[in-house]
Amino acid sequence: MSLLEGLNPKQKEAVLCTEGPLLILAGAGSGKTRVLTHRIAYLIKEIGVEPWRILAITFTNKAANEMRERVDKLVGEGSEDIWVSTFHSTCARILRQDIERLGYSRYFTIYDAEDQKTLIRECIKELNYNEKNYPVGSTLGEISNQKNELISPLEYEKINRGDFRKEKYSNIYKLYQKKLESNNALDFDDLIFKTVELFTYNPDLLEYYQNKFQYILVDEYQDTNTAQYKLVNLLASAHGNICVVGDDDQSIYGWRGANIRNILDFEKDFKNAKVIKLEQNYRSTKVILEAANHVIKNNYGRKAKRLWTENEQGNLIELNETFDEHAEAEFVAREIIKQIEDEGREYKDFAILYRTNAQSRVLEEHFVKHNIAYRLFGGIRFYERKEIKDLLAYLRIIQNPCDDLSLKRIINVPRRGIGAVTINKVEEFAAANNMNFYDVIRDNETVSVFGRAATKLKDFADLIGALQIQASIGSVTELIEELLKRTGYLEELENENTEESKDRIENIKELISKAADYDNKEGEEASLEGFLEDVSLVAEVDNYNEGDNAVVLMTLHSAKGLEFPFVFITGLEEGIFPSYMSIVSEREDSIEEERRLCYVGITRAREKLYLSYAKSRTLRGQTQYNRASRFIKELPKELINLGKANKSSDPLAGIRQRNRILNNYTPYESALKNKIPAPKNITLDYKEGDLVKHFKFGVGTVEKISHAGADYEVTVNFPKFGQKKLMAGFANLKVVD
DNA sequence: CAGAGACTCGAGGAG
DNA sequence: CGAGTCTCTG
Repeated sequence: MSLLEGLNPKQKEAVLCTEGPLLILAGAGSGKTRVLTHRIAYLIKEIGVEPWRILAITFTNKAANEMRERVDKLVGEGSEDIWVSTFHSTCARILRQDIERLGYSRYFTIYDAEDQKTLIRECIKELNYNEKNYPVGSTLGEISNQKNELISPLEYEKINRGDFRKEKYSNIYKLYQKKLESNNALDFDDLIFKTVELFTYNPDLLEYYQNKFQYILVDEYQDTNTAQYKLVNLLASAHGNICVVGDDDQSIYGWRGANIRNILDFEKDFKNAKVIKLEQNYRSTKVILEAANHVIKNNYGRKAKRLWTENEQGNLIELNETFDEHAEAEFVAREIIKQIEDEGREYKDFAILYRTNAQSRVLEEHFVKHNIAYRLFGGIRFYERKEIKDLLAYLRIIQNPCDDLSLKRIINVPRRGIGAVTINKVEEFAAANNMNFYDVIRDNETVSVFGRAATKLKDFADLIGALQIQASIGSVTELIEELLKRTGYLEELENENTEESKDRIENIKELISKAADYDNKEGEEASLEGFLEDVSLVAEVDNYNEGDNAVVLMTLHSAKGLEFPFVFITGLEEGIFPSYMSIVSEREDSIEEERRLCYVGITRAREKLYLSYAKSRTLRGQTQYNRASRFIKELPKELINLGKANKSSDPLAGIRQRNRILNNYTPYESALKNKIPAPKNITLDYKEGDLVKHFKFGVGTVEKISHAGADYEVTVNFPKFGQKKLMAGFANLKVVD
């Protein structure tokens, strides 16, 4: 039987166990995609399951596409009927069908993070709250957390009555949701939430999908949040044929609501669940795997497992301490060049991983200097660029005229002499008459209220009207070309004739070519809403192409699921990785999540792993001196080879480095003590006994102030978090009077 | 209404 | 240090 050929016994077992609940604990590099695809093929070819009865859910489009491709090869005809897609696109597809039952139209817009922030800013203003007290970012986080937990605005209000701050959040949440509805828009979290809601209020629909999907597979189960968990449970509860694949050690999305309990408690949730562990790794050398195992064993509450491999021993892990982040980047660049020149390697064999996107800049600089071909992921996504968002806003308003947010974005882009004053007047009028912006300006009678501005507004409404007609008769590509012509958007950029405007024009061309790809791919099925949906739901890494011969630069988070012969993990410093936020976090699990992230990073490497940290690092114009990351100290020294990175600025560095790394295994008394701010004149405006406020811990009493180098160590007692030792230069304590 | 220049303030990861 | 916001002037 060819479908089982080349699988190890555990993998075979996972393919053959088709009925009932199954948890596959798949360690890094243990061939889980292979198991999943063969399992799907086995269901169809051997068990005789109809392809359209299978639902396979992943987190990224890249994973979905890869699975789709491999299944197509194994199954052949009929495989296109299998639903292989991400959580978000699965939900979007279901909602396009039946969301009218929830009072939205099927032409709804999907808002991204930037749109969400704009909308929340509007809400805060409208409620007359101070953005300083309710920062957009944390407000959005609070709302997103509620949605991930399936808590509606009304429930949130009920739960938090009497909590001053949360009552404010509650009002924002309510208004925000109201605005989304009136704009006929959903945010990312709504895609899942609304689908669950749809099923909850419409048992007939739920039953339909329960019957349809007799076999459900979920990838990366450790990253599911409560809403996603609920969705899967609703669909699977009737027949119980649910197969989830995951690795609790790779759970790195707790901050966006992922609940690690979903995988840890699977056996409790589904009675008679079978568990299969895939522990043989086919990816990495023994050294790399050993290092990964050593780091992760410092976490508590894991499912017992230990990865092993038959691969060769391999190179030692190379550890480098550098003077600063420039020396680190320079070292990485030179090492890549050396490997290419001496060992015949290619650019695409290398990946540079870091904790935060801000770290990529210096690396880029040095790569440019050395002419190294690289591909940067993260930072500003293609679809987040200003000119692209502008054009998408046009497309959105054409598709969904209720979308006030998009309309306001482009009503004066390019400039049509419609300013803030006019926009405010129209908005007030619209609110008073319970209308959408576009309704007001497209109607001759209502628009005439606005006197001199009326003509301009009406012209704009007519423009949108004309483009709507174009949308109904032509392809998406033609629509974009027509809109560029009619609005004069491209012309304006051409007249500017700067480096920047040339860049923007290039991006617009790129968008047109993406639209053309979409039109070709979908053929008769192509539609504006389909294109906008695709665009909203692509992730940056989805565009990663193994064939491109370029060094890859990305965050550790983005690297999950990928592998490279050579991996550099940079910025291994206390306060960077693990991050400052995780060190001071009140969440018990947050350092453990950083450690899992480290584990993910290490296990991306096939042949050789480089770790590096800089003694000093300049961030936001301030230089900090951080100690080497605790994760480095968790590695066995016999696996480590000290590198010869540039330490020209300090001739004794070699000796110090050796002493420091090999002998300094003492655990940290307090993580915060590791941070020694740059020498600067610090004056404290508080003294012992004063009340001070910390951004995270709130108000507390200063108990002790002592010198610590150029800084002060301040001991503060916080009612909620207990006693904390903080560095004054870093903690930004404010006096409360 | 639009554009230039001053000013403030921020600590992370992403579909 | 740099993005994003605010203020002032033509």
